[in-house]
Amino acid sequence: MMDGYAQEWPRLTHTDNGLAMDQLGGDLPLDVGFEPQTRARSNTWPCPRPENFVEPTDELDSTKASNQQLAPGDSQQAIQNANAAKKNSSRRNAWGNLSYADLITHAIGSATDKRLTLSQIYEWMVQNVPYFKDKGDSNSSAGWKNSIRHNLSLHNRFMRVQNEGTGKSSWWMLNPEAKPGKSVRRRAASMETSRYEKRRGRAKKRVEALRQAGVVGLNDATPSPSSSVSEGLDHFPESPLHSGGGFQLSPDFRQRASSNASSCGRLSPIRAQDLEPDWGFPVDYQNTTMTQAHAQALEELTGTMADELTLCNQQQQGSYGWSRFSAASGLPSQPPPPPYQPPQHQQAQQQQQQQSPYALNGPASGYNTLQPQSQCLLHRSLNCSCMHNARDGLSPNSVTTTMSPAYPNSEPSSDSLNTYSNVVLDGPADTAALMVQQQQQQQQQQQLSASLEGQCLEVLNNEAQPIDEFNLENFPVGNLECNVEELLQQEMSYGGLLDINIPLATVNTNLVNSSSGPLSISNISNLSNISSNSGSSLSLNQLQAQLQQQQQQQQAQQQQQAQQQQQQHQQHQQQLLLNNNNNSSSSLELATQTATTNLNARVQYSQPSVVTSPPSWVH
DNA sequence: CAGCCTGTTTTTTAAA
DNA sequence: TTTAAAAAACAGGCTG
Repeated sequence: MMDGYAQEWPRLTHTDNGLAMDQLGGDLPLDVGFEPQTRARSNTWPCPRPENFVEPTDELDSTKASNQQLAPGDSQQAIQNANAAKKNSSRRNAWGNLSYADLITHAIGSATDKRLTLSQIYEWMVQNVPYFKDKGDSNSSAGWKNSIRHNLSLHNRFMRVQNEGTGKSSWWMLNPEAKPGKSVRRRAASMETSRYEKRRGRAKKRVEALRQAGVVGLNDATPSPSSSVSEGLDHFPESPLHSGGGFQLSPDFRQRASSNASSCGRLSPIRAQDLEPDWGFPVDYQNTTMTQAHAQALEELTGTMADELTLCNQQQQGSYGWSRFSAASGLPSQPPPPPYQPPQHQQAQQQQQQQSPYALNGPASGYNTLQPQSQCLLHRSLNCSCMHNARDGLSPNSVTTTMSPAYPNSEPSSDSLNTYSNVVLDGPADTAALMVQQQQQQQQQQQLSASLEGQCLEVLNNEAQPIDEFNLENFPVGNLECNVEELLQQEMSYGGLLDINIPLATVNTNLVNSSSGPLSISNISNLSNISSNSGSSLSLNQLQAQLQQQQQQQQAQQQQQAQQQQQQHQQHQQQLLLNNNNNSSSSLELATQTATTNLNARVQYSQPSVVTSPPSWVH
């Protein structure tokens, strides 16, 4: 209830960077002619634009404009922004020209972790948006907080990520696959989804009833908050345990999940072992170097392949982690986000905060941070209190190297799509064959990976089957990525029989050091630690040795292959030079550059690619 | 168990 | 017609 909803225009105050405030406050002078406005409850925003309003000439949406406006840059940029602000002399909302969604975008973008909880978003609003500064109390905040929540749920550009800690609210992150421009609404567009929701709800209730009645067969003797049967099934909608055979939801529709952290939100994609630098710039949906043609080609490609990328990807995924671009949208995706830093850590960070393109209100923002040197494995924070450094048995969900395969119907994992981006983005015409070849290879590898996972599950589900029956001959080790850790955790949780506690340090070490891909052999070997499968340790050791041997062979082959490809490519370049003497040097240079990049993208799959320069608007 | 928080969805309203 | 703000209903989980 918004108390009659008489809204006031905020009286702008001067801040350190002034400009940001001016921008947030819109384009009006700081104090002249800025009388508080009252509006009737029925008078909803946005406000009418004044007569002298000049429509921006570019076609970019408000997000870019917001980013540019909000980024505190050098004085020249500031003047330009100020001029632009004068031109666009409108205040579409009481706090400025930004929509709620834009504000949320900036809030999340300003977090070093690129993720915030709902309460942290609230906090950011109060701290950084003058309009909300005096509206943080429970009485006056209900309305806009409701709108914040509404926007988070509504817009595709935001995605909810399950918080690692139980009882905590979800993380909200920017969806790198969100299409720029259009803000797709997530609504149940068809009756099927509604029916599905109802059936799902009924099924869940029935399961709960059965559980309480002690029905044999569900194996839920030790239910955990995060592994209820119904939710567990939701994690693997393709699982044969689903009797219904898979409901297909609209890709844009997100299930009406239970609201808390124990709900079936997506798992955190943040990788503990990713130690890539914090680029210090946010997602900018428009400032991408990819051309429209590239984006279109990319989208076509991913459209045909996305469905196949459910279980595993090839090596790039493990080594790139969050790659630089989103294949689906052509957007630069986020590097693995560093942790959210609560305000108490601000003191050592204020200087850097002022550099933040998202610092709407000068140093008030507490969500930028230095990259610590000794960090929590999970949160990469010096002061992280989660004790993940010391713990061996970290929850697998919190350190999974890939997104769970559980959400094919929700937003796809960026990883699964990004695999191709490094090749395709720069892909000239002569890379088509390579793309096809890679596609075929990937399909094969996926089949193999799926097969291995299937065998894993089969063995684990059937205690009578000896582990020696793994058909290892068929598996080129270096090409496999099997998230055994999560897989086992999920699978075991169904039965509630096992409590796997895989040492995190071992897992991380193997994931990082495995130069031929993230297949965590030690994960398999760690199965020997599982008490209930104690008899299988010997064969697992043999298995490990065998795998390692194959892995080494694979590495040697790959190196050879890479060298050959490089030689061929150089020859090709020379040929191009000879054949295109009449062409302009610039286009040739471009083609060479792209081809080189293309080649490197294929060859250096085990090394994280480095973006050498941030987008042009980053200062 | 009430109250609060979180999350989803729908409806209303008005500007563009 | 589209878009966004505002409001509200509703549900599930957590906490005192």
